[in-house]
Amino acid sequence: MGGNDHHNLEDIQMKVIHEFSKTLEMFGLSMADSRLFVTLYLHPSPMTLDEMSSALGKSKTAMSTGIRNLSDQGLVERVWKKGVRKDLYTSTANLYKTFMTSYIQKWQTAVAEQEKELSAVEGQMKENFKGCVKQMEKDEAVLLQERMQEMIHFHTRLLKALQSLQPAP
Amino acid sequence: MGGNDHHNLEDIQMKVIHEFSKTLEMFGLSMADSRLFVTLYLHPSPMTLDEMSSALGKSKTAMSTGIRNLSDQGLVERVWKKGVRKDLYTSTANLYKTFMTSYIQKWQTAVAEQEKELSAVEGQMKENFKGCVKQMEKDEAVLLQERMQEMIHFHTRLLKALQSLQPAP
DNA sequence: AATTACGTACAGTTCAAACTGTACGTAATT
DNA sequence: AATTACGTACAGTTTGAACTGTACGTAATT
Repeated sequence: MGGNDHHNLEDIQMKVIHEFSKTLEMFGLSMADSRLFVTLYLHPSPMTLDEMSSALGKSKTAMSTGIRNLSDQGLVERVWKKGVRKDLYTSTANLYKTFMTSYIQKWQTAVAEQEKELSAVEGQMKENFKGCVKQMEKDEAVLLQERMQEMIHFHTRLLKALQSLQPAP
Repeated sequence: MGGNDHHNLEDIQMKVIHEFSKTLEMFGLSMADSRLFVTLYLHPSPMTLDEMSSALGKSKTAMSTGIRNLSDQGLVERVWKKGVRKDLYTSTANLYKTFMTSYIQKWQTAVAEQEKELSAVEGQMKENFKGCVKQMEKDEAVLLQERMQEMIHFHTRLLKALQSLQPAP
């Protein structure tokens, strides 16, 4: 058979971490951050930086920055436990909702921003090229304007599509 | 005012290329490939490698590999014109549909693949850990199995969501 | 048949992201 | 108050992607 038989828990966990990370990578996370997330997700209890470090075989510094990334995106939470000095982190509950919401949010913000920029430029164009002298430049300007309307329309449709993806509350 | 006033066509084109490329980057293209695509998209006629090269100020080799990437994803088409020796390329028509279809396709393939992998591993687990000795390992295995079901469910929902995004024909 | 024009394979370079180890500031423990 | 434990800022290193220029194979032109 192929090389994909895994016999102990450790092996299986690693395989699972790797596979699922590939999916999360599609949500814009780096492979490193994805793996960190999945590690937390599969761990029965919140973890310290040192635990993550030895679980993944990377430096504590790497864990620290990784956690910050995940935290910024709301994918990971800090947990308090009485008597424990170290910081503890878990993956947020509700995998699907968390990821979809976070991802869609990111897209919406970015797409809206870019639509704004393009619309602004479109406005400028109208002003600047009203009385264009050379025929050739005029033609080009007309095409550009057409394309820009298409691009803006593209963004509008994107936003609508994103809205429809919003997971139910 | 801010530094965002653009007075000639060249400036505006560059700004538009840059902004729209940021959107396309979210579809998994590199910034370089995005810019190449948008350049084609804004150009009134199909372009040769040399034209792209001078339009973007990059080497012809870079254009060649960029075009291949875009071509692989069905975002760009080769065009024949009588009497012209050089290869000519255009962006495919129907911006929104092209990108959505290509992107969704990519996701579907990847997600389905990873779901398959995870399901396979789940099968293996059931076999290997039926009669698990130590209690601790057993608990871990149970958790892992639970999580894996969640992950697989995650993929299933993703596929459904992707399906709903499919642009109308 | 010889030459020219074209696209791309390949080796080398540049630059940014990921990572490591050390150093430091702060909070807990003694 | 002194010491220890912790998280992170920072500088340096490694790794991979983007890019360049050269070299080569193939097809068109002469």
